[in-house]
Amino acid sequence: MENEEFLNVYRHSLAHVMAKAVIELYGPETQYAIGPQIADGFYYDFLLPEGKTITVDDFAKIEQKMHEILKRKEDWRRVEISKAEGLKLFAGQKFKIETCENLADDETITVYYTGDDYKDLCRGPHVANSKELLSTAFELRSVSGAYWHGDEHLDSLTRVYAYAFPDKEQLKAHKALIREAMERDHKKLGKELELFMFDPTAPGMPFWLPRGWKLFNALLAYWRGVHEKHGYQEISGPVLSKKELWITSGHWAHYQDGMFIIPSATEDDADTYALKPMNCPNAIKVYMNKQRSYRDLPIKINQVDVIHRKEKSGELNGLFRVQLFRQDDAHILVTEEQIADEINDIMDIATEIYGTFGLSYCAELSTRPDDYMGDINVWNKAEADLKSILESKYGPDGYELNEGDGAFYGPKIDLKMKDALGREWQMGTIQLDFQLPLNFGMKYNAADGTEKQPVMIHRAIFGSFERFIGIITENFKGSFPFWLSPYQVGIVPIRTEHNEYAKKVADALTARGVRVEADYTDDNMKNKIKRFKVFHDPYILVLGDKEAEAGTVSINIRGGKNLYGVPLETLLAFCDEMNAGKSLELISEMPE
RNA sequence: GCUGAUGUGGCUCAGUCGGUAGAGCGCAUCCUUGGUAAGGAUGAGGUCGCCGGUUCGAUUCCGGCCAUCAGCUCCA
Repeated sequence: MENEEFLNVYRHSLAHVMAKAVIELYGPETQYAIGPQIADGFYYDFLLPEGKTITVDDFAKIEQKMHEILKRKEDWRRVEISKAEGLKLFAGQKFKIETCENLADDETITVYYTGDDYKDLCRGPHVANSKELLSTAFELRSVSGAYWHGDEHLDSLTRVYAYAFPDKEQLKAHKALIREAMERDHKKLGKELELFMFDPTAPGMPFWLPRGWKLFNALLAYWRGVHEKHGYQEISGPVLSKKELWITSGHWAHYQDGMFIIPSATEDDADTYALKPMNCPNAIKVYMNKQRSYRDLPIKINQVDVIHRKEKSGELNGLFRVQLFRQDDAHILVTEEQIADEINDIMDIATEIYGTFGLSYCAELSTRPDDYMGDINVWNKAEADLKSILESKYGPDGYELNEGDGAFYGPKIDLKMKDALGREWQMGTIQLDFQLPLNFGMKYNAADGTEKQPVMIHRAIFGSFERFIGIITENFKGSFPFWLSPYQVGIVPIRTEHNEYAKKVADALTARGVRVEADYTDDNMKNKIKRFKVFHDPYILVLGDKEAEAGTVSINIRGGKNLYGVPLETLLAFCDEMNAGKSLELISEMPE
């Protein structure tokens, strides 16, 4: 496996070469931290000498230096030393020293030399001589900030990323792949398809344009249908609540930085309000609106109100990370005994919904952290339930386990998906919560006549409508399934004298609940077709003399194929079938 | 918040080594009345992200801010 070897050895070796190049260019005071190989190359983190920076303008210089180093054809030498020797050898290199110090006293350290002057703390393996790297292709990609150990309280380092491949062709192919991914970036498609926009007066708060809002509503209607079937009840509540509520919920103490706060206009601090960053308190208030019996549980409350979360600058990203959004949220109140059944039902909903879109995802379980709250027996039971559900659904190795990564108030399952650039985003989440019911004093009357506290399950399947629409836009490359398309049918009358027939067809479709747009202008036919194609309309009907006479339509199907002389009734049947079946593919054949 | 980059007509971009700007698409008007992704002609449209500084003069140089993008951290 030449490629496998390249990934493990060559990329990592090139990272050392880059570190060596940067040190030669920026001076021996340069502190080098770590430089692993990654999916398409490698990076290295540096703390540059005071006042020095690396910008894109320096890339050529660094690449040139790397090529120069490779041409020296130096030998790479692996040596094993003791921790004490390591501390001496890397004197002045704080990150290497820190790494050494964290090792046990009797541990053997491996060091790789590239030539006589560059050494790095590293397990290897590496190439034996730099000449092995001469045929490879690499290119510096970007520079960014990164924290030592990923901790924002520690040193802020300069991270230099590079692509690296076995040869020029593979590097070129990879860059073409990246360009292709950029083509289906939802931010680009969102603009082209007129789905949404942003304005600097409301950063990170999407404006849904007419076409995008049609799609949004189609998605919402689907979501409502599924939840109706599973016994959910939809509510809506205030987006603005008094500080008092957020103190009770714990948000004031733990989530204040994430909230938009409206200070009191008077001296009275009780008049301080905050926009809701989450829906849970609304659901709790509704639950507590009347007495609840164990016979009522589980109570499943879903809601899609707008929520606002204040993000740190630099964290916003199209629809993936916004400050105003709608979660496809639900809060389920259950008895401890009902947890397993309810989680199973939620997983079924997730399977059904993701299946409708043909999306692949990965599940992660996060378990009890050290600073957990509540009864350990309840935790243990809940975690065991979650594990067995995940195992039966995905197999023992079919999900990821993040030991100790759960919230202090309960364990959770996250469902993640990838965007066009391969970045992972959390979509669905299922969180058990033993804390909020306590904070608010939620109760139900149990069968034995005592009052008991319900367990709350927070869950979302899309995650947020905004993020989910971003993901599916990239997944479908802007060509949404028929049932979801902003407009499902575009109508092109060939000449204005065909407008009358076109209107008849449009009315028939509209009456069947199909979203139709028609171009009745006297522009020429090709232009009209083009305009609808730019919007990726699934079906474009071309209507002229032949169609008007026969009462048929000609369908230009997205993707290129045409169907001529289709009876209007057949078209209506196609539309019904695709809407009802939520088909991913367009019907493109006449029935037998 | 951190590192780097970007911001020029509605859109995609060029350009000015400092003398207030161009193209294509789109739009408007007219001609063309068309059979499946761009018919032709003419025209309108920009205080070159915002605020300061340097300069006789700044869209261009410098600084600050805002927004956006790639990454880090965080997150739905």
